[in-house]
Amino acid sequence: MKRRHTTIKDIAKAAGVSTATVSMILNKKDKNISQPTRERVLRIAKDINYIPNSMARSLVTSQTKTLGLILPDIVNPFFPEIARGAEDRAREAGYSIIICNTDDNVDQENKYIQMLTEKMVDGIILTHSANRNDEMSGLENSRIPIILIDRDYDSPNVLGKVLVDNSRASRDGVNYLIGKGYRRIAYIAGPLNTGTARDRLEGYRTALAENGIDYDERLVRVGEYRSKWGYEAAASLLDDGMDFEAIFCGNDAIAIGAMKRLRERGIAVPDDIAIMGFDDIYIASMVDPELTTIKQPNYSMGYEAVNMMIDSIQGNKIGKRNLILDTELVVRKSS
Amino acid sequence: MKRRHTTIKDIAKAAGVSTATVSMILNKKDKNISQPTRERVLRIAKDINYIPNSMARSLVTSQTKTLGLILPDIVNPFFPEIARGAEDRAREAGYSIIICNTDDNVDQENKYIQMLTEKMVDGIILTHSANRNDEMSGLENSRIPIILIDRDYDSPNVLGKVLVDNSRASRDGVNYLIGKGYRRIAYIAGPLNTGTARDRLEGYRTALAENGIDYDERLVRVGEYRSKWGYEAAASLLDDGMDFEAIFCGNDAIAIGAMKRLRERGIAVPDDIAIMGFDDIYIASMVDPELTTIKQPNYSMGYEAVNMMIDSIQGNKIGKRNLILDTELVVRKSS
DNA sequence: TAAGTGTAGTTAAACGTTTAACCAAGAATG
DNA sequence: CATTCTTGGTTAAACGTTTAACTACACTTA
Repeated sequence: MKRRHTTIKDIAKAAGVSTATVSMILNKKDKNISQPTRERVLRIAKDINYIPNSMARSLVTSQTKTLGLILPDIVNPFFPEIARGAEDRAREAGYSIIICNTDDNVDQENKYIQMLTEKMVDGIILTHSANRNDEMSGLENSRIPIILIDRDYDSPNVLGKVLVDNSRASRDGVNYLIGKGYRRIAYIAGPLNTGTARDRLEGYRTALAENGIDYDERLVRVGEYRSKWGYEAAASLLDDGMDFEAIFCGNDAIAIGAMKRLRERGIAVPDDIAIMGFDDIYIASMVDPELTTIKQPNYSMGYEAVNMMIDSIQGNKIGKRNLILDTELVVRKSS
Repeated sequence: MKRRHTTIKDIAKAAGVSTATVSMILNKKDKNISQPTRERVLRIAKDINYIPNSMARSLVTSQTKTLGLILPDIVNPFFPEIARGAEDRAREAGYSIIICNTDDNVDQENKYIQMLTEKMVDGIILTHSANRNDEMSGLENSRIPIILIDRDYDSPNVLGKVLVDNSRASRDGVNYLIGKGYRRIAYIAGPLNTGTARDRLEGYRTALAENGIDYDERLVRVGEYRSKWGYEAAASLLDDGMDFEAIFCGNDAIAIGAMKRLRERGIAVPDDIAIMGFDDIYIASMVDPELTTIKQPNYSMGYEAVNMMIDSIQGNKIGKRNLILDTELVVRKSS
């Protein structure tokens, strides 16, 4: 029941001009079209409720005005703001966004890259899978420009990156704790196969070193970026009988899990043990006590990544560019 | 620097056959193509790393294998699961999803519908704006099939709906509270210009009536679906000196705001006052005490909506169809 | 008056597929 | 032997735009 659309031809016929003329008018490349003709064509276009077919346009211009956004999981509270920032900038520039969830699965990521390539998106914003192995087939095969976000990686057709300095942010956070008088600070890390977790751990060590505090690996636990892990790790720290005054957590989810465990053990936060998170997800201000954390500029990351993409598409040849966004210490009640 | 792609023509030339032959083989409509030819073509396609151009394909088939998903705000924790469910079903069926945030703004919604129409998406999944006025221009103008989700509305080219029975769910929730022995139950509602808020309020009244409890409007506050509103409304209830044992909240965000206020006032949940939410967003199990609530099947809503869409696209003419999904009482610590 | 410059368009190719209609030759059938 | 089927393809149109190259005419300008 293929319902025919009204096309540029219908307009041309009705207006008694060629399709080229119509096309030019509709695209405002109409410096030498007479005013009466212009008005007539525009009028008719409106009357018959003409809607341009962007498939046809894309086919000739090889631009789809569409971008792909690949991220691990939109349900993870870290990502919606990124998506929103990306979508907002895209809309401003007349682009739209196709969203893809990889669950940190490399195969899935490669399939998506392939699919987006077929759909001829003009660019891909990629939070690349934590578990990337060395092959990288998808990334390297694609001829579509890629902007990396949040997680670093090197590849030829990556034409820009939007990141934060995790090491520095983490160092600042730990320094804040030290400034408050805490000396024995435990650390519950995320998975060390991610660059972010490695960098944050490094920042922790740097801050300790700067303050003449010895690094004690018995105060460190390495696991996942999940609240369940925070819940387990906190128990492990407590059960080891280690003595510490604060816990710095690899992200907010971990911190929230850890706080839950402390509460169950009757340990007061921050009076007995202070807690600090990382990310400033939506929940951080809603838990009790409200979580002190380091705010990642997620919205901006999305926004700036798309901005960079569009800049580059529009030919402002920028060469490879990196953008390091600032994090922000958010002091609340938990430390 | 228009980099040329490898096309079906390149394959055809290399294999010494016509493009039609190649197309048929690649689309597996190749019952009368000889095995040697088939293999040769497939081989070459792989060798030159051929990637089909779906613009060209869409132009002739008038199918883009793309769906639009319009929702108020992906950052609102209610929506990511819907988006994920939608994307998962879409991927299974070889579709992809363009995401659009309206901020409950009708103009924005109409612009998106227009844009998705130009992009020739095969269908739109729409959580329509709460503030829809009567004109509906966007919705009615579009010739693209629409499936409504979460919020009800009637329009000719809506070909299906996926909803929950908010009134019933809310009734069940209040009945649960009554079953636990609470009689004086306050209600903090969302905005009554949304159908969901109206239905939930109705369910509350029904449950009271069923149990011979008088409806007391002094125990009811009407506002927004935000934690800030819960925070304010709880104060208002307390300050009015009303005496009540439980608060049923229009959604989890409200409940969390209300709990925060109670905590500040030194009121214990659930011992002094019980709290119940609605939605079961991600945070609900992380706050303290964990929130008793009514789980909406968000993932399923997204999943089923896309499923219905695809069914209908694939010609299984289903006529107008409604799907009412079940909610689930999730008992935790707050009541 | 010859050449040039605007103005207001038109023509036709191109983008990369899909697909209906056609064709040729050999095999099967009556 | 004439006809019909089957196998293995080919041809060419179509999808709806954009755009470079062209035309035709009127008006300047030197």
